[in-house]
Amino acid sequence: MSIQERLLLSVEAIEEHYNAGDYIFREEATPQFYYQIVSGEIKLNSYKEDGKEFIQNILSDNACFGESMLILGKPYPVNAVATTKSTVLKIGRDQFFQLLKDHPHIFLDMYKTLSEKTSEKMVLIQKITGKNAEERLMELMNQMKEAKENKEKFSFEIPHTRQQLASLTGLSIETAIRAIKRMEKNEILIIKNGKIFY
DNA sequence: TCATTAATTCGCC
DNA sequence: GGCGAATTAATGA
Repeated sequence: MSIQERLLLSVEAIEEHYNAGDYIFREEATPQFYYQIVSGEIKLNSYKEDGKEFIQNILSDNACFGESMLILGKPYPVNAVATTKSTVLKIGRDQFFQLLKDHPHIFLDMYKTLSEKTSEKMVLIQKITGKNAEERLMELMNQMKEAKENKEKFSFEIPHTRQQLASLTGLSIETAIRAIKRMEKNEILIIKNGKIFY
């Protein structure tokens, strides 16, 4: 879900451009804007005590991010980092609340997607903890595929690097790669010139 | 196309 | 299971 671009522009949305690796906001910062992706890919991450990256979520076109913290008015618990060249629209806090007030359907949509995201995360965390590498990756891929129409086996190309998959499941890269290879052997997925199909 | 950098894989502990 | 080195892929000049 997303707010229509024309609505965002009608309240003086600012268009911003980022390169891969650029921060859009940082952990601990106070939320000031509602952000929506026009194009590109954004990840929400944080770093564990050992310095290992944990990716909370990877978002692409039309997704919004950081909205729950904006509504709450609490500091961000994660960083937002562009992983590719990206274009983002943002509107200020006041404009955002005004939009919600003026357009109840936007409020409902927002509420619904927020609930979906929250529920997804809760389910994933519950399914991932205590499981071995292969099961974790399978749960993650199941969830990503749920959003797709085509449910056929091997029809879904995983749009992430192995590193990203590892950081999304709390595995190390090597463990993720080894697990992925075993999964290929067990015909849970196939690998076609490096790309994973599930 | 070549050079640089990032991602992946492999051998070893 | 993770480190460092070797290989390969992606990116940019």
